[in-house]
Amino acid sequence: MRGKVGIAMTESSERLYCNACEMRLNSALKDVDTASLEAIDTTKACNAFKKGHVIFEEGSAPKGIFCIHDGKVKVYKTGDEGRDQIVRFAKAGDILGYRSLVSGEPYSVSAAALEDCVVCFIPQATFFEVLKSDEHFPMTVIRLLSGELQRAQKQIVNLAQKPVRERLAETLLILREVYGTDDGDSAALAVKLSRDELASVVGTATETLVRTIADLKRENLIATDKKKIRILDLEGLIHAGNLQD
Amino acid sequence: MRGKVGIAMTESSERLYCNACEMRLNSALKDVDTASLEAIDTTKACNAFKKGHVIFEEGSAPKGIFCIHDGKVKVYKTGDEGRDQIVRFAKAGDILGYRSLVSGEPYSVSAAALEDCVVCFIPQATFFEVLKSDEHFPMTVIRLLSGELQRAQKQIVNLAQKPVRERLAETLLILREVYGTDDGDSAALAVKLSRDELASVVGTATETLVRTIADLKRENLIATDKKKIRILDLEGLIHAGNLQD
DNA sequence: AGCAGAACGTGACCTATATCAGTTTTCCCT
DNA sequence: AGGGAAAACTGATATAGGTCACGTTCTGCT
Repeated sequence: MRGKVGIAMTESSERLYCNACEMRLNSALKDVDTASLEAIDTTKACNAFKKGHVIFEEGSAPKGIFCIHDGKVKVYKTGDEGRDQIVRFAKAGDILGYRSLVSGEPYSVSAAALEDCVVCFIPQATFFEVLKSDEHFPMTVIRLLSGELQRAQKQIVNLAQKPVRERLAETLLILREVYGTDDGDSAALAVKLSRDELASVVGTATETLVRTIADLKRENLIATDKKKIRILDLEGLIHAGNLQD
Repeated sequence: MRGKVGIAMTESSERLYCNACEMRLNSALKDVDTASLEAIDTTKACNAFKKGHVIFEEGSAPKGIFCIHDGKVKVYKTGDEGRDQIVRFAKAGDILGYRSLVSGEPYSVSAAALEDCVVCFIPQATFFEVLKSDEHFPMTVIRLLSGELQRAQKQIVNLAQKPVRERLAETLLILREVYGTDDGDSAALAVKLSRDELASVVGTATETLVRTIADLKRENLIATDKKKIRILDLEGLIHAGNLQD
């Protein structure tokens, strides 16, 4: 909704080869056969996106899938009153936009760069070709969707039943899980989100989010410096999130 | 959580043949090839479940998938304090439990009969066999998951951003969409849910749900008689749900 | 049919969170 | 570096919806 829409693409089409791509090893394209990999390499396009720029937008027609080569991405849905709700975080190796492609409908979510990114675009035709020719790829897609669905359903229960404080604690732990921590400071989350963005993950008003962060700081569970968040007491945060399992 | 757990299976193993099954035509197994259909027929088991009985339960290990032959089923997740959250409604022709099967994890949701049901059980081995041998089945599964994910993400936004009144209005419209209306009374929803169940779809307390239903009745948008709900003013209900699209 | 337990409904109250308004801090941009 | 806009924070207040308590109406049994 906000964000710099429009000329989303930026800079050069750098030449990246999937074969040589270190990212591919822990990605959805890990097990793809050589023929498919070649098909992808010859048809794909790699683009750089500046922080804040929209990669694709809810309501528009999908033309292919996106594979994140580098950088962090938020996937979000815009509600009726224009408020965004972040539904997923993606990182290097993740693929985006395949859900809408397989259903043949307009994107039901948007994606935007949380920091400067390099994202490869694989056209629709190639995607479906690989889906048909590669033995393992359909199952990979099934597993990806399955994982996302499970997480979404858990989030539904959290939103319906847990208070903001618990949802925030869990969100911080998830961010740590997904994006990890800084080199040299294992307490510091590697993502930097605005309070607005954090609020739209947790599903609350920005003011409430700010206050709840202040609470966690007061209890010495976390510390913040600008957008940097450090987890001081992991156990305590797990407890604050009611996550003893 | 409640519900009559335990001896879930009931009555006979009626003999049903997929080939002859009218339900199959609008089901996930519509396009499955004859060989696969035969594999299913020879390995499946059909069971009757009484209203309220649990078909499978969150946390237990999946052994196969379930195909609803007849009846209505709720799929729900139990929160930390034991409150259920309904995440999906299923009906004849729908398959259940495949998500956990493909991820190889325990069920992340439970399923229970909303009315007397007949449900066929297709063992794991057969499911994976069909997934491998049938040309179209993997894509069917991808589409099913994709649809569920899309609905789940929409629900996330609704829970985070919409008030109870709007969520209830939308829920009633969805129930109408999914289960249709009574023969001979096109205003009357064909499902009957308890107030508790309705509350755990909408994601609110039972008392709030009851009051909000009373509001909609007062405005002549709906009428109720016990568990029967009649939609008196479709347009009005769409409006109450903020769903003009 | 009649009874017990469950489901439903309603009132009174409370609290978590939203909203509004204003100040301070941070982030950019030239 | 400095000025303007956006983001972050804080306080005051409003309110949707949760909780508790209770009466009433169903429903399923024996």
